[in-house]
Amino acid sequence: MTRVTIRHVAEEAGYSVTAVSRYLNKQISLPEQTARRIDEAVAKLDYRPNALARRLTRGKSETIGFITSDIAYPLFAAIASASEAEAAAHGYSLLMFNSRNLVENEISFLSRIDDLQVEGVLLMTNHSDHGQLAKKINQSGNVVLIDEDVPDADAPRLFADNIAGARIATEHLISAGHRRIAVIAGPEALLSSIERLAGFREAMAGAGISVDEDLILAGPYEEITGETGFSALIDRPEPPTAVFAFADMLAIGAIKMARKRGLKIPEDVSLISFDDIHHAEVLDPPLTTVRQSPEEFGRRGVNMLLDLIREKKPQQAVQRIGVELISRKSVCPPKATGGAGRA
Amino acid sequence: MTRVTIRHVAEEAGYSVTAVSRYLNKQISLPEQTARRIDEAVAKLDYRPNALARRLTRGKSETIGFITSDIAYPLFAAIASASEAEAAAHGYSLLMFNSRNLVENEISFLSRIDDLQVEGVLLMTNHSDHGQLAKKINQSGNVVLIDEDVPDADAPRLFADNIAGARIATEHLISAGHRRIAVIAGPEALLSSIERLAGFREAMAGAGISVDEDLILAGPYEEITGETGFSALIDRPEPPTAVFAFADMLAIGAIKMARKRGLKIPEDVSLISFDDIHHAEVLDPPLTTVRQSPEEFGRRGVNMLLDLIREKKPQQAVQRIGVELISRKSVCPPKATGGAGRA
DNA sequence: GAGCGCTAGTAAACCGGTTTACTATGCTGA
DNA sequence: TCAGCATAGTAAACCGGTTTACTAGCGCTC
Repeated sequence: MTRVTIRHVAEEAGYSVTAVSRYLNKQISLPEQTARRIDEAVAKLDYRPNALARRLTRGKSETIGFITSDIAYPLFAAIASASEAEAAAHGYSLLMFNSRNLVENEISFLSRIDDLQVEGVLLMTNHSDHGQLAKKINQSGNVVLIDEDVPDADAPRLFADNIAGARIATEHLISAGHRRIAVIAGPEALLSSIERLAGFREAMAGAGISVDEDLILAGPYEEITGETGFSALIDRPEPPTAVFAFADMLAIGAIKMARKRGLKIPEDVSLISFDDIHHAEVLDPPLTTVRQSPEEFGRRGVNMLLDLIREKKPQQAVQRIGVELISRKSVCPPKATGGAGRA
Repeated sequence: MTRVTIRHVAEEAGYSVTAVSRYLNKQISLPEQTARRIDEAVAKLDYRPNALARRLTRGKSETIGFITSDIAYPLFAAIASASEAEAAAHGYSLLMFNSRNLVENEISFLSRIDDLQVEGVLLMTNHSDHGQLAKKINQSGNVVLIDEDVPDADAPRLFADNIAGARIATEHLISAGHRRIAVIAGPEALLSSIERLAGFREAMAGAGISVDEDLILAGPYEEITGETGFSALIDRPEPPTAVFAFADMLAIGAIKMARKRGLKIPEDVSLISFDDIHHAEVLDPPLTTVRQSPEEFGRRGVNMLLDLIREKKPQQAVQRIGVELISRKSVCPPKATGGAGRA
């Protein structure tokens, strides 16, 4: 059974290929009888245009790429879901790619813009760049940066309002009575980490509390960073009464370590973080965290990319997504003794 | 800046398009000098073959489709991640599609096999089919069914060993001393639900315990089913001492409801489930659950599909993935009183 | 009765590759 | 000396659509 092509349809209907093509693409209006004959031929032969051929002639793949370090990470999965929905609403498909957090993988995937496999890419990087990634983005074009920045890249950006989010989180801890507040940050060169740290400092300064630099730790956005970071903080001569983790993944690591060391959250140490991944609510304890909406990341990100693809018009360079404190049970006033005991 | 095509390369190198194409595809071996001239032309012009054109001539898109109800669901996100990795290792990309659990969406996505957008599809359906989906699968071909069945579909299948898994889970509860064991099942017509129920009954029968049919509830695999189901069970005149939820999502709903009703898990009611999604460990309580490996689903599923695409050889019809009990803290012996109190 | 515009189409080029079938040349062994 | 066979390529068809540019025929107007 060989494939049915537009030529078969044309023959069956008794018209030219051109007529069939243009009619099916609604670029021509034909008398009723002709239209019916074509429709009938299409139905009879069960004709489906070859998407590959159409893409070639149109020069468009109607596909956008979606790069994360790993889609299994809950925040990214949620953004992917929202992005796919929005893309589908515009007739686009989403091609998924996991970079395993390696620049070379990101760069190699971006080449799919060059060979027209995808019309553009939503890029969520998760590490710092030494210029190669930015260079590749600039030469390929049609990239929207989501969640994290790539310095020097000439691309529209969509970030959370990290400064405000961190400020709110910090103020929440302060208003619960905390003064010795520790931070488990993400990678030092990453925008989210830099901005959240700035928000943290702002809030501390605003409350007239001096920041103890020894209580600021940083590392990759992985559970293990939360585990080791939390452990190190607790082992300090003067441990913090509260910890601000810059991502739920870090908070989860902290929770695991607290459990291992026999510490109770929030009774012994309060914990607040950033993201509000699905299930943050059913963790032990239910996590107080700053929500950044994955739906909005997906929806707005896709629209920014589609604008870029279609109109080539310069976008507003940076857009921000609002954040919101979700208060649950991982924060309470500090113990009277003023610090967590050692386990 | 117009695109560089193979014709430009041919001209620059001073050879025919045929020579360049065949050389670049390693279908011909050329003298060193010729090869160098072509390589230099490619490098000089920064030539990248148009993927769309290559796909058209080859008739292959080197893309496979991945359909779930929603990739934001942790198990699916994990399978997607593993699938993408395996597909990439074979030079394939993954096109993501969320069906929102609607047959018509699944069917419409499957048409992308017909128009050659994708070479095949990994389908994780999550509802029963009244024949239309099976029909579509049979006419499109190149579909591998993962996790759930579509009866009458002529496709290779990859399922968890649901019966064994449910048996292990049930035996675990029984050996902890439970006799009144309730079930919160998935949709009644779904394979996973049917088989897990069978495994449950097997284990109960094996221990000589009669099953109280009133303690078996069913509903969609969503948190809300877990919530309402758990609530209904607790309100029984003789409530169960343990609940077996057929998915972690259901267990999470149960946990939420238990919390709402002031019941402690496992002290008041033990809870066991199926999946072992990421973070099951940091839930409150850490969930005892039957693990079905998402990595294996992804890896084996992709390979089954690739075999199907490439060799058209009949696959072994059904393959099973091993399961494993992950014992954490949501199960303990029943209270001496013999049942959960009402809240 | 020439010119214009509209309807209902069509032929052929094109998108950018791949592939089939073929040629010209030189070398080897009988 | 010449058949036979590599070697080193090439022209042209093809994949299956889309698009450009064009025509034939008709009615209307001036």
